[in-house]
Amino acid sequence: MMMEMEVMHSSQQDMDLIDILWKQDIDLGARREVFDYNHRQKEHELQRQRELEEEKRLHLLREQEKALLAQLQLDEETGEYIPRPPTSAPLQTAVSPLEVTQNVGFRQESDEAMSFDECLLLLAETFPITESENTPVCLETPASSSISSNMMMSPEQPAVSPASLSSGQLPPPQRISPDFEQAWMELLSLPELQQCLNMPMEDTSETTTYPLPNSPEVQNPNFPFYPMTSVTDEKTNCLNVGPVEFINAFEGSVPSMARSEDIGQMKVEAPHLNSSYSADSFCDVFYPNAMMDESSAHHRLEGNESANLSDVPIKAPFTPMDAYSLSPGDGFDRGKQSLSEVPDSDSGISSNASPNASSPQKSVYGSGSFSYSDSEMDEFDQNPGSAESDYSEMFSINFQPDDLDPALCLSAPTGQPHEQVKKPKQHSVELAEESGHDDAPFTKDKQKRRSDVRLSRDEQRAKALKIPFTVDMIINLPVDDFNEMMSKQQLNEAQLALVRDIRRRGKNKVAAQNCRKRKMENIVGLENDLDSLKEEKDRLLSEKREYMTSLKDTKRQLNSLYLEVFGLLRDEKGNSYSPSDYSLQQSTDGSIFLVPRIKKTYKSEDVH
DNA sequence: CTGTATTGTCATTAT
DNA sequence: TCATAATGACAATAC
Repeated sequence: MMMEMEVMHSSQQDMDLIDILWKQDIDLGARREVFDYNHRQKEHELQRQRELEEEKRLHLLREQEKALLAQLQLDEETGEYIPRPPTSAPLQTAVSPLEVTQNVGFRQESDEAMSFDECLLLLAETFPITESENTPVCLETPASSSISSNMMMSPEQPAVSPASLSSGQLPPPQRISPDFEQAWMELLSLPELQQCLNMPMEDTSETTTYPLPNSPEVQNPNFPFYPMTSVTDEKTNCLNVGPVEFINAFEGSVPSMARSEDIGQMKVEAPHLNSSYSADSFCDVFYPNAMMDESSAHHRLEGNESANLSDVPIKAPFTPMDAYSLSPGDGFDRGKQSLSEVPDSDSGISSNASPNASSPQKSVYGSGSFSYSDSEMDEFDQNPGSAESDYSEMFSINFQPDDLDPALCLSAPTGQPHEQVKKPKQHSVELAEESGHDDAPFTKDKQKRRSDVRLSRDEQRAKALKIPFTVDMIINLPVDDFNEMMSKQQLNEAQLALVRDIRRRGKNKVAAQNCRKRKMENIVGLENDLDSLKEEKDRLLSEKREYMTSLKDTKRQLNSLYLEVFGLLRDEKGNSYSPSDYSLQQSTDGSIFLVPRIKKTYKSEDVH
């Protein structure tokens, strides 16, 4: 493996890059590009090169492994390769029945190196382009026998997380499904793999700081990976963030994979990606205690839309602080939707993260004792243009592979106030975001994410100022309840200001949405009115034409009758009157008179 | 790259 | 007068 490592990585620089990427992968669950495309272009290029090399090498290895295929038994029913009893007994015991996806070309083997290669191959195939950088690092590390086996083990295997295995069936080859995610989780959870991952990073400062989410290290409060400040937040963040993000990362990775045409054979089944399933189940499995934390709670709440959440019981009390992650947007949106909005329209829940969303307006909060919050505000407000950069700052560890800053990771555990508060907050945001798009169709991921992030801004602010209410509560509570709630907590000026702003913004957002909806409805109504009026106009014009025609005919008839009557009149001498000299006029009482015309003056008038 | 649509926010006005 | 709703305007972002 070392040889391969050398081959793989020509320069230390590459090594470093890969290490960073790999670490990020660990954090992100191999879903990096989702967070930042632009910033990682360079890395992607390198990754692609590495990946290509890796692919070639892996294919060669695969060919070699075919020789070992004989050691495996093909189960006709399942289509799985099952290692022959003698060879892989230890592995099986450790993990569960060993199963290898045929198409992937993995087989169960006793040979550690080979199995690990298979693992790498799986990684490479799973994340063809962008994700591949992880594999090189992994290869370099000493092979761990169990890793590959875990990779290949069937999703059903009860060993690690039965709950997450609900789907049960082994996905068709080349298909990505929750099972696959499960396999990933399990794979990453293996101590061997962790060891493998950590091995490349000899620098303890960096290496130690990146334990796998489900690794025992996560339990360690001091675990640098998740910067924690306050003692209260520490636990929740540590526990929750890891798994959820991890899960989210998986979910995110799938869409990306689906997009890549290179992976034509890979098919993603959206239903399987149901957030509730993967996230919750994972949380339950790996962090039963963490469910109470905000991220979990948030996820759960958000997932209500998806319907599966109900399956997962809440195992811990839900405190107001925990509810932070309830993205204001979610609850908010839900409420709004209940009022009148279309479910996905969202309100706010749309997706793309626009960290900067906030307008430059600087609120009162943040000043004075809350310098921290202030800085945070600045962070939000001063980087309006660069959503990416904001995100990177906010999620430098977990979400900004490129920006990964070891120093941050190290410092975080130390408990610097700023770092501590920020990170958790961001985590919650990200979680909210992730959970938000879990249920949504892939097409709406971006939108939803953006909205989530936006909504989370207030959430983050609230958290920064340690406001003990959920944004949802702040916004949607009736005035009386709101005041009561506020009265029960002693908040300082900045906090009060922030709460008011949050409430104002939240309500205004709904109002704006309603206003726009109303406006659109008005436009539609006016258009309809216009159409109906046009029809009315046409109808009236037609009617007018008919009346005019009728009138004309009547006049003609009257003129004929007049002339006929006039022609019958005779004077004393029996001579007829000239119409030009006389006219017939009717008085008001109905009597008719023959009136002589005044020459040339009224002639025309009288006749007609 | 430009234009458009969407969305959140703020300021102002109306209720 | 205060809280809230309504709405015009602006900015950020995605497409």
